[in-house]
Amino acid sequence: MNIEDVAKKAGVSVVTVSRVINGATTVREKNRKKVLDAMKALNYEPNHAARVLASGKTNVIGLTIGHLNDTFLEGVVKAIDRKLKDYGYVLALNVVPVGTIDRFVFQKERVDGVILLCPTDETKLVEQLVEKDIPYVLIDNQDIEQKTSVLVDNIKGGYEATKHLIDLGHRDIAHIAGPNMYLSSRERKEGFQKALAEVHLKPHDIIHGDFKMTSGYQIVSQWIREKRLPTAIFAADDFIALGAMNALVNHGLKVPDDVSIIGYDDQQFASQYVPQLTTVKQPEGEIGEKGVQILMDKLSDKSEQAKIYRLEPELIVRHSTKALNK
Amino acid sequence: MNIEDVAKKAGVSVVTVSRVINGATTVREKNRKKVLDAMKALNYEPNHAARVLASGKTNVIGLTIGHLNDTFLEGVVKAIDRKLKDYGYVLALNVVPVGTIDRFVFQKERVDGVILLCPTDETKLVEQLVEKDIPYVLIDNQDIEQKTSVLVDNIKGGYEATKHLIDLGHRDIAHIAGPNMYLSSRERKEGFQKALAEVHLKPHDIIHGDFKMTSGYQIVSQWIREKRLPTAIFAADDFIALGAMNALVNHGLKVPDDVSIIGYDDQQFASQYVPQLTTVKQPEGEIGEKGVQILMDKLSDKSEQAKIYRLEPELIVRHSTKALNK
DNA sequence: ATAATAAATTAAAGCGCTTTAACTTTTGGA
DNA sequence: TCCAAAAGTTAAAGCGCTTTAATTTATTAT
Repeated sequence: MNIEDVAKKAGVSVVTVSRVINGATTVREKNRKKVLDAMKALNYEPNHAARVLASGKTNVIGLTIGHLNDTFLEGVVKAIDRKLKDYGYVLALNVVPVGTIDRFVFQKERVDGVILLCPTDETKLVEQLVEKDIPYVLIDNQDIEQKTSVLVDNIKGGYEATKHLIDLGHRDIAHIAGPNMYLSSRERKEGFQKALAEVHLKPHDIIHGDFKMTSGYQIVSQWIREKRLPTAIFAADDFIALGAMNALVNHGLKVPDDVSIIGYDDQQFASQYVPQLTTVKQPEGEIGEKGVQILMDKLSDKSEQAKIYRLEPELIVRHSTKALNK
Repeated sequence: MNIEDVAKKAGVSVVTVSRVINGATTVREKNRKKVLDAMKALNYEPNHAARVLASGKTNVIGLTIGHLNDTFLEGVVKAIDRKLKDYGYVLALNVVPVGTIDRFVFQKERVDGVILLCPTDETKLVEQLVEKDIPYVLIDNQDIEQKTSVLVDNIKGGYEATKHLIDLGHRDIAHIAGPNMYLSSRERKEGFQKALAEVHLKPHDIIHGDFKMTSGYQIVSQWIREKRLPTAIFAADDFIALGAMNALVNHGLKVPDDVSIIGYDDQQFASQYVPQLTTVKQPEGEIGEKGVQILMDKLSDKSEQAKIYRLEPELIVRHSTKALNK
């Protein structure tokens, strides 16, 4: 069953049917209704491949992510999907873990544009997109030069987190950073240092972990062993923070009574663990929406200049931080 | 640039080019090489939409999932992607959270088949697939009648978990179950009951949580408050187990010394939390591969009968369970 | 009422590929 | 060497839609 059958049934030409499918305004209301009725009666759906071939448009946007195991990513993806719907687009997710670039499948006839949601190692993907002349946007990405991307101000996030601890009276504050290869790690650390420098404080320590529970656990355990525990810790993400809390409580220490802890990302468990974790939340909804909006702008005006958008994170104070006992 | 340009450059006909693209065997090696060279020289990629339109095949398989925040799902998705590659297919992920069926986008011209990886509420999706005559496979799904699906034997998982606790000498064992709407919840509970019944033990308690940390925390806290803590707990998933451990340690109790805990799913944190969580691991790789294989069979032989495949979970003993102190 | 303009509709071409059927070349057995 | 069968190649049609340009119908100004 095809567009011709619909035209026949509605008593109009094929082109008129195409017009109403594509929302053209030059169709008499009477005919539009006839077509709509015929489509419904025949349970007709336009052939996607044929439309793409004829029009050169797919109405789908590709989204590449590196993994599927993160509340933050999930929030962004859902926001993108929602926003895309408003624009009449459909989302196609493509999972490309680091090192599996061969699974990157987007071509012009598959997608009209691509959103890259990989915090690292995206260079090859971008190269492919440029070569294929597919419009794209980078989200949360490290390599920001010359590219259109939306970022969250991690410096500010690190700064706010640290400032929160300082405001609570802490003077002996440590940072468990993420891997240096991530821009976000470097920036959060920078924010940490900036906040301390402002009040002429020296960091208790800055150690690099790897965004996993175990590094938080090990580092804190070592501090305990060496009897040089800080009074407050800013962890580069919630997983590290969870590991840190786990270590403290296993050594008979209390959070936040003995040590205050603050994380980053507001993972799902952050609000469910006891004590609930104070953290820095990235505006997932805004990130996704802004990404879509930028891409849509690019699609409608190819001359659009490359731009960087920075969004602001938000400090969420819960129960893992408290004023220093003097 | 199109297939004709390639043909011209290679000095053969368009059809010959098409033949080598599609791996036909009836092309002289000399010509095949000429075509391949021309394709490379022109940096040519066949137009996907045109191929789909002409052949009626997409070489893409759709995968619908409900959320993106789960180690188990991630494992299955990756396995599917890998296996699909062997068959020359490409994966398109479609996120359809419960209640957003309007985001379900698969049509015949987009995918050759669909894998449904939603543990619940899939009826409407299946209806659509049947109506559109798109081959599909259900994974880990509750409504198993008449459908082709791959399931993991949750009864056995529940049984093994409970048996492990019994073997360790525990007699006072509780179960924190998942919501009854999930088949997996019901089956894990059934396995729990079966293991106890076998040795003529009565469950200490069976309470329904909701697959979240908080329910584990609350239920265990209540048991403590009521001074009727079991010596061992089988939690229907790792999140519940984590909440339970969190509650115990916050009340000054030790895992596994005071209470043994076993979870389900082997989430990422299970091996990172201290104590490391004893759990039941589902064979993510096998699940994904079996799902793909079944779908491929369906694609090559439409007459294929509907079948249910059951895979076996695996008990992973770590440090959150130990022999009962007499 | 009529010409000029605007609105709505149509016929026909074409998007880039695969497939069928017809044709040509190669191979091997007598 | 010749002929039949096998192997390889080609021309032409068509997949289902959109788009352009041409045509018809409706609307407005005179």
